[in-house]
Amino acid sequence: MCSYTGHVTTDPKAPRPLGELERVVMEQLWAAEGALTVREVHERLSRTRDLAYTTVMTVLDRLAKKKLTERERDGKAWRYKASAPRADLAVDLMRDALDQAGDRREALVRFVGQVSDEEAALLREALSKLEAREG
Amino acid sequence: MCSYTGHVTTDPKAPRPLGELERVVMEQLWAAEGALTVREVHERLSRTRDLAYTTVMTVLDRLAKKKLTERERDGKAWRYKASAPRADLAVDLMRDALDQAGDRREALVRFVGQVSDEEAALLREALSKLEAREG
DNA sequence: CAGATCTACGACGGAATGTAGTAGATACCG
DNA sequence: CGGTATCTACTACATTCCGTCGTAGATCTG
Repeated sequence: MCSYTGHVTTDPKAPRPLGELERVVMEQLWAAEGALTVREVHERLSRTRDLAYTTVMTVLDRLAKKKLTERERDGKAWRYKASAPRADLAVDLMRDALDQAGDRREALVRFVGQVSDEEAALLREALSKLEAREG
Repeated sequence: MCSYTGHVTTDPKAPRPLGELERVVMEQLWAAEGALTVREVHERLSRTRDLAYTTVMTVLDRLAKKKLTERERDGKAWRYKASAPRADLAVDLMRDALDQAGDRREALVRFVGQVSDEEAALLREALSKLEAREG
């Protein structure tokens, strides 16, 4: 029992959740088959929002700097794709959140406690698979 | 199979994670027995950081505005306490994160997949309790 | 060459955060 | 009683993040 007061100083690099626009942009990428050009993303977003072409470009660029997207040349244009599946992003955030709970057990219990029945079932399922795989 | 592309437009009120200073302040409150005065929090933080008294006051005040702390009078001073257990905050963030995963199943599976053995055990435990209680 | 396309960069405004100073009320000491 | 300490309430300022664009310049294409 060390009396150290914690100070586990959570990861300073905790990935903040995406901004609103960043999120809808990522959603386009996740929903797309392959990598998209700025223009393509812009077009798709135009169905619901009225954004300048450069706005989309800026966002895509910032996302790339944050390593959330990757881009490859296609002629003079760039093609962007999400660098990780949508679920992975979510999981990262979940982990960070969990890491901030002083007491993991407590947090997990509460988490499970407020999850829907269906989600609980999914969790059980996932856990059994895990057990099967890892013994 | 509905082809609805999602657009579940995540809760606009998604509680952003706490800032660095806000977090250490909350940690003091969570670690404390009862409610603390600004001075008390300031003193405790002084062991590791050199902050102005008013800085701590400001943070505590902002946290109160965000409903993360509650305060009650004690003479001319205020006493602050966390309005929710630390684990609850973490769980809220976990939920928000999960809500952003397009596919909950997928996210939960991956989450479980990257959780430590101990955490997996805790999850199983929590799930059985749940099962026992809810049938 | 003129127009359409793209990218690179820089900008601006608003919100959140870290950080602190000042003013004013009050309370306690000698 | 007057000075000093203690608190709160407000205001302020720098940074960083994000939403949003505009402009300049390179390129491609007819």
